[in-house]
Amino acid sequence: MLEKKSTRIRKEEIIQATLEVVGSKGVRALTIAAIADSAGMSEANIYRHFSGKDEIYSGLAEFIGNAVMGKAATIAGGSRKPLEKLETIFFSHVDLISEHPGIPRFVFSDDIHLGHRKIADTLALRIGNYIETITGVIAAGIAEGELRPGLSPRETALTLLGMIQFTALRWTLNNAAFDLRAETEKLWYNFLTLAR
Amino acid sequence: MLEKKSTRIRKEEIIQATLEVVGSKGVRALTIAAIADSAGMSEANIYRHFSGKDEIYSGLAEFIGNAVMGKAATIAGGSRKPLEKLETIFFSHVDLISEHPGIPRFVFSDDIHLGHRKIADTLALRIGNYIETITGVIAAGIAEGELRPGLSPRETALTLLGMIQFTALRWTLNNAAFDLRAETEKLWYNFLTLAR
DNA sequence: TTAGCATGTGAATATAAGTTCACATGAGGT
DNA sequence: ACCTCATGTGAACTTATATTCACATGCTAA
Repeated sequence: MLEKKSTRIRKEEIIQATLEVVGSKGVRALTIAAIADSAGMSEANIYRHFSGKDEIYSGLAEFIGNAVMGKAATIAGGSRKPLEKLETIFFSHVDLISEHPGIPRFVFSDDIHLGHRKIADTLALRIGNYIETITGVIAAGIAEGELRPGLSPRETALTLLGMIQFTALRWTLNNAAFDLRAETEKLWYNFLTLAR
Repeated sequence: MLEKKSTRIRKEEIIQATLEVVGSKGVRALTIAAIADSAGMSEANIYRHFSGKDEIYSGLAEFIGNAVMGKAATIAGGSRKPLEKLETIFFSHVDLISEHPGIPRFVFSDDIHLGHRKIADTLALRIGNYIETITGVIAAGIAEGELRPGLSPRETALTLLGMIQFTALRWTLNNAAFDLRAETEKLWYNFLTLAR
C-alpha cells in the first residue's frame, strides 16, 4: 500500500497530477482514473482528499490563478523600465505555459466555460486582473515615451496576450511541430516594431 | 415518424446540428444524443448517415475549413486596396465566429488536437493556408505603403488572428458578458494605430 | 401497382467514468 | 503497549454514452 501522507500534501500532489494530465492528454481525458494514475494512487484515495471532480477543478483554478498572477504582479511592481517589464512578463508567461501546457488548456477549455460556471467566473476574475496589470505597464510605457503615443493600453495588452494564446493553440493544433519559444520571440520583435 | 430525406440532405443537417451543439454547449457536450436532439431525429438515424462520431467530426472539419477559407480567399483575390481587404477579412472572421461560436470552439478544442490527430492535421492545413492568405495581403499593404515598412507580414497576420481568437475565448470565459463585435472593433482601431 | 431498397426508430448492448462502501493499515497520542 | 482515527484501496454501483439490431415505413423504378 502507498505510504501515508497528510491531506495537505496529498491535495497538492493531486492538483499537480491533474495539471499534468491536462497538459499531456487534454481536459477531455481528465478522468479520475487518469489523475489517480498520474498521482500514483488509487481512485478511491482521490475521494479521501477531494469531495469530487468539481473540488479538484476549483483547486486547480486557484493554483493557476496564483501562478499566473503572482509572477506578473511581482514584475509589474518592480523598478525597471516599463518596456523591460513588459518583455519579462511576456516571456515569463510563455515559459510558464511552455512548462505547463495544461494551464492554457484548462483556462480556455469550453468544458470549464460552459460546464463549470463558478470556476469560470473565478478564472475570469484572475484573467481580468492580469490584463489590468499589463495594461498598467503599457500605460506607463506610453507615459515615459518608450511606446508610441496614441496607443490604447488595454487593447495593446489584449493584443499581446492574444499573440501568446493563439501561438499556444496553433502549437497544440500542429502537434507541437514548431518551437514555441522561437515563434513567440518572432512575435515579440514584431510587436516592438509595431508599438514603438 | 420523421419525413424521409436523402442522405445528402441529412448529412448537411447533421453537420449543422453538430455545429449548433458545439456552439451552445461545447465540445464536451457533443454527444450523439445531443446532436440527434438538435437535428430533430433519432440517434439511430444519425448512424444511418454517418458511420460514427469520427465521420461526423471529419464532416464538420471540412465544412469549417470551407467556410473560413472560402470567404477569405475571395476577399484576398479582389481588387480593393490591401488595408481595405484586411479590414474586410478581419470583420468577416469576427462575424463568422459570432454567428457560429462552435467554429473556434471546435477548431481549438484539445479533444480534437489530442484525440483526433487526423482531423487536427486537416484543420492545421486549412489554418496554415488562411494565415498565408492574410500574410499575403499584409505584404501587399506594406509594398503599397499602407502599412509601415519593417513589419513582418507573417507575424503581423498572427497578431491579428490572435486578437480575434483571444477575444472569442474571453467572450466565452466571461459568459458572453460583453459585445464581441464592439470589443474587436476597438482592437482593430488600435491595430491601425500600431501598424501604419 | 408493387417489389425492393433507402430511410427512420425504440430497444438492447457494451463500455467508460464518477462515486460510494466495507474493510485494511499504520502513525501518533495516552 | 494499544487505541483511535486519518489514510489507503479493491470492488461494487450508477449513470452516461457510443453503437448495433430488429423491425417499421414509404419513395421509386419497372
